[in-house]
Amino acid sequence: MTGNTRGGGAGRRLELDTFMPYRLSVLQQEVSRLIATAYAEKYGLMRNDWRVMAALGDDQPLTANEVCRRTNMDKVQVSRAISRLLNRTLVARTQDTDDRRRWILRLTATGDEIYREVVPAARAREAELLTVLDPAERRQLDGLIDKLYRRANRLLREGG
Amino acid sequence: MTGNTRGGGAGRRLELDTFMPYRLSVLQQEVSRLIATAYAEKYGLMRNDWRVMAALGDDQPLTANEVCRRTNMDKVQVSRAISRLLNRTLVARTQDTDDRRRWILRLTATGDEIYREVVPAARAREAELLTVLDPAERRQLDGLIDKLYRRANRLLREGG
DNA sequence: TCAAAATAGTTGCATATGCAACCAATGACA
DNA sequence: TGTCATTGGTTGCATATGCAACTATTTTGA
Repeated sequence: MTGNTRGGGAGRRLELDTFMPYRLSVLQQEVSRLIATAYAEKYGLMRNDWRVMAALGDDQPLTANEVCRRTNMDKVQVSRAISRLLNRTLVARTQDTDDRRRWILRLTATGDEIYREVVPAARAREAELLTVLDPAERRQLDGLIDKLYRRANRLLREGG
Repeated sequence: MTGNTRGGGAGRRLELDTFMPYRLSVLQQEVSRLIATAYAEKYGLMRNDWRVMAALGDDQPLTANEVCRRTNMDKVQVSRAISRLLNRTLVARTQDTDDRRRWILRLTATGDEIYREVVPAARAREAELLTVLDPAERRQLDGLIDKLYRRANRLLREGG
């Protein structure tokens, strides 16, 4: 994938290779595949499962709702990931006595073990990826991601 | 989503917000949703359908295989998108007489009409998105996407 | 204090997806 | 020329997904 996004805006053709959202999507897919090598085959986790585990590993315990907020997943995705993780006893839950709609989620010992094995592997993939960027470029990347995310978010909320 | 990816690499926690692949994925999802407003509701297209149409609109005719290469989709995705598009007669195909495994794909008149309506809408969304970046930042973005894509691709090929 | 609105989480359904197996046609080459 | 490998494309199956509807509980407020 090589192209650029300059000159976009008006043409009658889309020219996928110069269409930023397309480029971003292709990049994301590739990066996501790379990271998946840290958890998918070896532990039979899907991305959403891993995300929920990551949220819990970062800060336990959490309710499903808090997991939603921290992972940017919606509640159906989270509910289903949790049910897969409960089946495999990687996560356990107890009902919140203060508000019985809520469930308090924690990694089990096994879940935590997997979390601790996957984190360094995932970070290692990230590090290998980022070796092509110098420190200034990494800062640029962070800044661009933030700016674009906020903008996209804003446009979506305005639009409907 | 605000955070950064500096300082990553070694910690025992993943800290999703500082994990570049996660940040990228969240951004991509949001951007993708934004662009989808240009084709999804109004024309009942899914992303893969739209991608195939975009490839054809950019350069007709193509075989399914060529669509794969240009869109970075795999052949199953393309095959299914095409079958949806054939059902709706947005795309037509004729068998290649030189190699009867191949099908020559073209947008129909209706398909082309939709393509011509969606392209400016999609480009307009992109433009609104990119208003938060100055020209230098846009160039940076292009460069970073290319670098990271090539790197991820390389690591994936090496790894497995 | 009770009905209506809001919130946490789950589920049904129709549809999409990934993977491997598959079919048909072509190409390679002994 | 006949067999084997390759390529273009499709399909079956099990599973994942999006959406809207749903249950159960808590909150609001007249």
